[in-house]
Amino acid sequence: MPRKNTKQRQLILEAVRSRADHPSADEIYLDVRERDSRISRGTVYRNLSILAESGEITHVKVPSADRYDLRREKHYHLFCTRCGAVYDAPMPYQEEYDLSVEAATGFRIQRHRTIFEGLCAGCQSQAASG
Amino acid sequence: MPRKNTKQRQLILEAVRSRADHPSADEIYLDVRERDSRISRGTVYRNLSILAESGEITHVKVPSADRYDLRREKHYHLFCTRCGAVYDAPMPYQEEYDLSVEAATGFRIQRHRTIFEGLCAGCQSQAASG
DNA sequence: GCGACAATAAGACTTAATCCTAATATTATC
DNA sequence: GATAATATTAGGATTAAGTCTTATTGTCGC
Repeated sequence: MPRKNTKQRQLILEAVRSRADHPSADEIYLDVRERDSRISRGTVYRNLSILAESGEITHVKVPSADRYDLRREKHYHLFCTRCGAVYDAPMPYQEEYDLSVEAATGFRIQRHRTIFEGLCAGCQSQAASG
Repeated sequence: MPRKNTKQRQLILEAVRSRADHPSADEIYLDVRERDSRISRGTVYRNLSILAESGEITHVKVPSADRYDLRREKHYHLFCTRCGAVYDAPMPYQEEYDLSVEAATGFRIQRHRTIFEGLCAGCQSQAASG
């Protein structure tokens, strides 16, 4: 199944890369809509999956709606349970875990995902006062 | 807000504890239904959240539907991307990560969640043949 | 340029999960 | 045990993320 290079996919990739935060699929859809008002939601969702699958962007699973990330290398994330913000975690990916879990379980491990949950600085002060 | 101890919540807790696998909310709902045919979905979802919040069970976020786990202590999970099965990972929870990320970011970290993704033994052989 | 077929638009559809309200059950107090 | 206060429930409507379907369009090898 040779992959065709469509304008839509290019627009979607550019939309993810032009954002430093971690947008949801729907936010990307709205961004891309401003450049091409005829693009459909299905196209955006499908292409985000394709791009994540092929490693051109990263898929982050968090509550309420999945996010996407312009970074390509495996890394961890921080999630604020109060405001829902997502940040990259300052911690290297622990490749050796995949090897040891693979050896111990019989699974063929592709990767692991780690998400730190807590309160961001802003929400800590709001939680204290409010 | 003192918590009342309802029959429904007790049934739901027992339902989770009586399963060694990692059932989804809907599977728990169906299990509990067999013992109390009048219990409602909302009640099951709400109580699973309450029990997870208070640490009596563990909440596991995986694609398509969240799962619940009778174990109380923090631990990691294995997820088969082909059949969707979930297992506990044979690896201790790395408490020190929470401390170091907290120190480095200003977040107040409550915990982290790690999910290993790959193919279980059964799906590896199926993928090879099929 | 032409043809094969990958990809799209549009919107219906699926499904996990939440929300709403009146009714009910639990707990503390008597 | 009765009573009052209120947390919780049943039932079903509702929401929202995401997927699927079909006719149509766009891409790319030739």
